[in-house]
Amino acid sequence: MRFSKMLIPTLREIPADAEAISHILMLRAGYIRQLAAGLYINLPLGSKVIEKINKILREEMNAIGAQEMTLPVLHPAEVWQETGRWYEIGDEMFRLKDRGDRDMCLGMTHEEIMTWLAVREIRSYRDLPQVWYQIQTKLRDEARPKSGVLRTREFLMKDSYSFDADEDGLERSYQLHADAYHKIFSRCGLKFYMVESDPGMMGGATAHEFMSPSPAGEDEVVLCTSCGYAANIELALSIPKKIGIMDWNFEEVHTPEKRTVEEVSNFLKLRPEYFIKSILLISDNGPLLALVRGDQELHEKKLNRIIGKHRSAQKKEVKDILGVEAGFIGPMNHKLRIIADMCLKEGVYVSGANKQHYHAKGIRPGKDFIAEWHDIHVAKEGDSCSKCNAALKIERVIEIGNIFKLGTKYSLPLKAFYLDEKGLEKPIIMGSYGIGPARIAAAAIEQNNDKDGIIWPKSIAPFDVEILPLNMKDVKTLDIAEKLYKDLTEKDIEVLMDDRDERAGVKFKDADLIGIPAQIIIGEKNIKEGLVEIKDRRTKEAVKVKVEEVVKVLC
RNA sequence: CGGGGCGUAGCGCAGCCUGGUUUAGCGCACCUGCCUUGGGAGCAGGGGGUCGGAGGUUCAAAUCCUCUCGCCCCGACCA
Repeated sequence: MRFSKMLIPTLREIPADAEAISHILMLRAGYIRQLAAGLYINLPLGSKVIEKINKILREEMNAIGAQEMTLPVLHPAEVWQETGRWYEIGDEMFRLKDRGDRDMCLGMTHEEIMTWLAVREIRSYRDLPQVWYQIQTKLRDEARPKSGVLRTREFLMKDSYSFDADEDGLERSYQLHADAYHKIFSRCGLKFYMVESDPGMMGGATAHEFMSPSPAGEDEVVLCTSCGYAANIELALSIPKKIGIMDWNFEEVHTPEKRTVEEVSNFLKLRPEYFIKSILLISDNGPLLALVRGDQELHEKKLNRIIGKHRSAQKKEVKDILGVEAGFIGPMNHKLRIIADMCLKEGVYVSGANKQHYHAKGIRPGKDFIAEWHDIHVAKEGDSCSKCNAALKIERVIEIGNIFKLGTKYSLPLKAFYLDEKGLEKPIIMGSYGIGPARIAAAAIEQNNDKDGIIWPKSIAPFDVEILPLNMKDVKTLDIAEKLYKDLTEKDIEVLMDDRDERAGVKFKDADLIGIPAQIIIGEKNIKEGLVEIKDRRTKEAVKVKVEEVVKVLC
């Protein structure tokens, strides 16, 4: 491809609206343009990258026997109503009516539709297993689109669905996907982790996410470098660092106007880990107390799994229910249900005395209060691994893929049954597996860039090589450029030739920005000796090569 | 949805507080010509603006007031 024939609108300045590195570089290097919040146009270069990624996706999906198909983006409401998601999902679903006033929605994922198809086409155990996939647009009315292409309202997704006769079959399909995903992300040149994740509203028991490290990510994962434990922070277990057990006797201490752990901790000259934070929550079954150690944060999602829906109490409710102001609540002498973090089981602590301007010192769990013990704290860097006790590490990541065991969550309500060998009707056991190609591209940029621009991994670069004829008015330069362009193209190397009548500096800057892995620089001085330079975008190292040998060197 | 910020030429910004002196300005980009060709050159000339929109205050509004739309960031949410 000739640069002059391709729309590559590079920007010299940093667009004011972009913050994430991948976002800035995709805009500056002419890969994308924004239409509206969370809606992006893929320019020619951007499309080429997505196509490269999709090709890898197809190869690896096909390799595990998955079959590609395409499904509508516009769905009738009925099928979503049958699984209940029409009602469970809120504003995030784009809904509309057709001319006949029928309720419709835009597909945010395709479990319903794939299962609808399975209902009609799978009848016998002989038809199983099946893995169906598509690479298709999804639409979600995101509350907050952000970070360029990382969180958009319309995005491409490779989504596959497995249909098996039993749990063993699902396990095989799940494992096949996990393996394929490892290959896909490795081939795309990404650093990534497979971590345990919260199945959430997708249903089912087991789920993993593929996470690619980047400060632009929205998630955090907890990693153990010793035993390999890896989990999304939303469910990661950890053992907080142990503290010494004090031999305080129970006493009430005057702590005037000292409410937060930080204030009391400074006032009493005691580290926060010797405190118990007592938090009043209102659940559907009434008020309860949650206790975490002073140096910890209460983990809403973990607690949610134990007590269901809840919210924090308002100031007035605290007063009404506990008879004391927030800031002086302690776990003693309540009739409320108490959920406490595991690590509080041992030790002697300080907490509110349930009395204005007083805290209680010498609180002994089990003696001064009774609680249900659970891991309800947010894992922290330096906590110990719950499996092997080694120190845990926390990393910010981009979710680039996920795999879910759905079980019968969709096959039961939609009646996707098959007949087994004995003629018994059984529900199909399903799995669902997603990958976001745009997030792969963004993660690749996040992990591979320098001050000059993008440095694409070879496998997903829009072109393999960029030719830079520095002086377009020099006939010899042109001759060599054209010859190399032709020779390389014939060898199936994808070449971008910067044939614009621009100064050398402009071509160098744009080439670095765009990030094609190899550059062939054709300058007049080197030509006199029959040489051109081949430069590595990543290392910036250039080697002089005879014109005739360029093809050989690059192949 | 809560909090914050920003909308002035294709991009990046100044002007706004303290209304008039601006025919709304600067850099880059763009067009024409000359010149130049190894890291975003130089000179000369030129085109491009409903100052996000609506309403209001005023003799006079980019500037003050009200409403509204859009975009970004933090949080909540994220099937």
